[in-house]
Amino acid sequence: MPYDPIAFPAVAVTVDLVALTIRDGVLAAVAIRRGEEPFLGEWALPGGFVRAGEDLDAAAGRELTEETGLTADRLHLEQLASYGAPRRDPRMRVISVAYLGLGPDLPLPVAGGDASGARWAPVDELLAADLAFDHHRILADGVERARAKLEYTPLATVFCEPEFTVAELRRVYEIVWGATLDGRNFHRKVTTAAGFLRPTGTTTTRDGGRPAQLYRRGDLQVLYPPMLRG
Amino acid sequence: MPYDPIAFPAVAVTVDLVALTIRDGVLAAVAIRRGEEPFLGEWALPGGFVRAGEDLDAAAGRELTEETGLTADRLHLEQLASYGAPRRDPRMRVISVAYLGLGPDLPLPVAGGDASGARWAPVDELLAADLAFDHHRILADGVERARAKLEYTPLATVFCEPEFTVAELRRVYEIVWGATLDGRNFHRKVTTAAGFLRPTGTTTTRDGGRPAQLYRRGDLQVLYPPMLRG
DNA sequence: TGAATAGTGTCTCTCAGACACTATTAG
DNA sequence: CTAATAGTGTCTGAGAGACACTATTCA
Repeated sequence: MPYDPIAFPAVAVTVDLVALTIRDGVLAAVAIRRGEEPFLGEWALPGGFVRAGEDLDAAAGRELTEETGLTADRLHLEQLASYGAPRRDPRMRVISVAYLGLGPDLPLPVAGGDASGARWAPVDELLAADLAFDHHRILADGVERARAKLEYTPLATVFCEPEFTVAELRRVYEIVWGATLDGRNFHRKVTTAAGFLRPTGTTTTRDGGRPAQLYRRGDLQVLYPPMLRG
Repeated sequence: MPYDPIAFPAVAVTVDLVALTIRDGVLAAVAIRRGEEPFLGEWALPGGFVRAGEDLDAAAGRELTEETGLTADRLHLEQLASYGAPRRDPRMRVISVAYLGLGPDLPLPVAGGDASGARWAPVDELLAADLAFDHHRILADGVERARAKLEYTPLATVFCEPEFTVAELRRVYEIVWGATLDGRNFHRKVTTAAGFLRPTGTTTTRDGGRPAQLYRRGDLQVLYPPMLRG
C-alpha cells in the first residue's frame, strides 16, 4: 500500500559526501572525526540531515560548502547511490543518499559543530583503515565512480586550476588511476578530441622545461572514444 | 548535526521500480493505474514503502516479485537513483529510491491491493504520456541506464530465454536501442568475446532458415571493448 | 653546454563497419 | 528449385600503444 501518509515507519534521511580533491600528489577525501557516539573518535564521511523542504541535491551542495567552502562553479557534484541497510546506524533507521563531489585543492576545512576534527585524508589511507558506519563502502564506491568517469568525461579538469597544461591534466589521471600514462599519446588524445580543451594562446614554464600551452576546459560533455586506464 | 535521533524531519522512504521486459517486440515497463488520490486514475510505476528492518534491495526485490512474479535467478535488479524533490508527493515528504529491474517476458501482472490495474506498457507509449509524480523522469532515467548497460555488459541476455540464438540476442539490442545492427558483425562480436556466450552444442530452427546454434549466458561480467549503439 | 619538459611523426595491431559470399534448413 | 536465416571471409579506416625524434626553456 504505497504512499499511505499515516502508517509509514520512522526513518531519517541524510546525505553523506565523498568529497575528493588532489592534494600533495594524492587523491584525498574529506574525513570528519566523530565527536559523539556511536563511533566516537573514529573517522567518517561528512554528512547531515536533509532539511524539511530541501532538495537532495541542495542538501549535498550545502554540506559540501559547509565542509570545504567550495563554490558551485568550481566543482562537480553528482548523486552516487543510496545506502539503507537496516542496522547501518545503530540508533535508528537511517537512509543515506551519498553524493560524489570533485573539486580543486582547498584550504583544510576547519573543525566545527559536532565534528571534533576534519581533514583532507589520502583515500588509500582511509580505505586501509576503518571508517564509521558503512562509510568505507560508500567511499570505495565514490572513488570507483570517479575513476570510471575520468574515462569518458572531461571531469579530470575540475581537479585543475582554471588554466592548466596538458601535463598537469595528465598528472590528475595518473594520480586518480594510480597508473602512469604515456605523455606523448596522452597529449595527442586530449588535444585532438574536439571540444575537450580550449587553448588560451598563452604558455607557462611553471612545470619547468619547454614552455607548455595553457588550456581551459572546453564544451565537451562526453569523451568518445574514451580515455583508457593503463 | 548529523544523526540526531530525535530532531529529524518526518520523511517517508519508498522504492519505485522501473521493471523492463521485451514484449511483442517492444521494450515494455510495468505500469500501475493509481486507485487513489493523488493522481487517481493515472499511470504510475509500481512501488511502496520500505518496511521496518528491510534492506533497500530487499524491498525492491519484494515489490518486483509482487508485481511480476519474477524469481531472482531470472532477472537483474540494481539501484537506479534516489528522487527527493520536496513536493514530489503532495501529501508529505517522500524520498524514493528507484530500482531498475530487467527480466524475460512474463504473464501480465494481475491487479490487486491499491492499484486498480497493472500492465506491461510499451515504454515509448508511457514516455509520450504523463505519469504520476515524477515517474516520467524516473522511467526515462531507467531506460537510459538499461540502454547504456547493454553496451558494456552481457545484460541483454536476461531478456532472453535461458537458451537463445545469436539472432534472438541481436533483436534484444535492436529493440532496446531502437536501431538496426548488422547481423554478421554482431555475430562476430558476440561469439569472439571470450566468456560472453557458452555454446550448448544444440541447434534450433525456431527462427526459420538455417539452424542456429543455441547459447547460454557465459561468465563474462564486463564486455570490453563494448558493443556500440548504431 | 646539458637536463628537463613539450610536442610531433611513424609504425603496428586491434577492431568496427561494410559487405561479398557460402551453408543449411523449410516448403 | 526459391526464400529465409546462419555464419565466414575480406577489405578499409579509426585509433591505441610503443617509441624515435625534434623543440624550447633554465641553469
